[in-house]
Amino acid sequence: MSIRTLLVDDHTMFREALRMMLDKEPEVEVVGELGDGALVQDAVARLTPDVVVMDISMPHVNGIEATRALVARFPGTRVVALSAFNYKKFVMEMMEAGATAYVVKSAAGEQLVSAIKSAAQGKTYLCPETASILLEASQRSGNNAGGTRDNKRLGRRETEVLRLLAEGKTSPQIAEKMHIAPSTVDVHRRNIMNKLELHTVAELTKYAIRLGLTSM
Amino acid sequence: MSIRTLLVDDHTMFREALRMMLDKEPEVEVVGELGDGALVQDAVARLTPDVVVMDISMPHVNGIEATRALVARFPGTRVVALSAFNYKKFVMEMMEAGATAYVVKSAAGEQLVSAIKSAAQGKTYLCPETASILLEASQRSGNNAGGTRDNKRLGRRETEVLRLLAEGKTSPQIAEKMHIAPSTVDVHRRNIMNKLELHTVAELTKYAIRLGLTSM
DNA sequence: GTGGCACTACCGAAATCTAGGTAGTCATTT
DNA sequence: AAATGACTACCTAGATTTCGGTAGTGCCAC
Repeated sequence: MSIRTLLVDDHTMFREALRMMLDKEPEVEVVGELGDGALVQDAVARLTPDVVVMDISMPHVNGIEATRALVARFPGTRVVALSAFNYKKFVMEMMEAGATAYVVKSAAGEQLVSAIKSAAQGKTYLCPETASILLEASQRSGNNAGGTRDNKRLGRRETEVLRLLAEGKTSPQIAEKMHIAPSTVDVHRRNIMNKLELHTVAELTKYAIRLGLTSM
Repeated sequence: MSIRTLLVDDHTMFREALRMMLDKEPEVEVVGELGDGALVQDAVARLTPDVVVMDISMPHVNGIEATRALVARFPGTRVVALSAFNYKKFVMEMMEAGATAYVVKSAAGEQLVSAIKSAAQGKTYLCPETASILLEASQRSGNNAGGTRDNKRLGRRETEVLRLLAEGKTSPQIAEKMHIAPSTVDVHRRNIMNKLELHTVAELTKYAIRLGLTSM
């Protein structure tokens, strides 16, 4: 029996091409496509897929939050995270959110098929590139065995500040837009930097982009 | 007779999936794939494609520079620009560099096929999303008919400063790394901002990312 | 109902950034 | 030979950012 699969990615061309690739796999049946994380819940309720292939970077609702909400409501549905970025932080966050597999887009298409098959059986799967990143990272941190990441989630207002920051706004501009004091914006900035362990606007901008918070 | 096509994109999975999609088109024949802009010249000399489908964001050599060099050496080869981003600046630079068509990845796969066919005949093609961005932009600028963009290219050192900036380095750190005075770094920063008409680190970071200057 | 957490806000200090100026060297182009 | 442009470097000045502290409010959970 074939694995019912739902594709979620905001790049239509990629999604369509991926579907054609997966259609050649007899064990995989693509039951639907989505271009936005906000609609995943409804689609899963309607289509009852076994596996959801989820891009991380998406407008409106990013793949991490979409996965967290999805797994909470449909624990039997497995999520394969698909990302352009091979970053430890993303892998950690996505797996913590409830994903079963992680594959980067620079990997071969075959990797995705393997990931879908593994995930359908509830088995964790990491593509080789991702596995080696995690290995390197854990070797570097060395002594820091066990829980490495604080990985605190950002609050609602913090997320908004981060988004505006990545849009190129200054603190005063953000304060005006959010109707709060500039000093408050600065506190948010500081808390964001501490939580994410990123200390420059450039790095925060990249983080926001990877998450799809800003459209570039 | 089919259109000999070369695919250049650093996301292997996307490239493979795209190839399967294009293989279904009888008029298109994919004669090769590349994951890096640096190797395009050799590949074109060897494979003599009619059309090169080129991603803009790539490591090592970005799509704009690769296109410029390619068209200068092989004027008969048409380039279809394929980008995740629907930005006026990118469209302008890519067309100025010698591309014949521009398609965004969020468009339908069909758009790419149309673009390849048009480009093979030397006809310019813009996907609807891109066309409407250009239209909006020209309507907004209005009176500024003719040449809108200064669009000065960045120098060698300026590009390096931009790259390090997007990596999250501060001016003193950049100065040390480049073995120049911090004041010089500041001049470079200022010139970059003036040339690109971008005035915050966040925007510069995005620009650098779109160009593939930094790997995120 | 107390503790934790997000959100709000202000003070202060040091570092950095943005923006303006001038100016010399070097290579390429005209 | 002169001009252009890239690269180098310093000066000033004001704005912004980073990082430290304190502190009140409201909400949710234990």
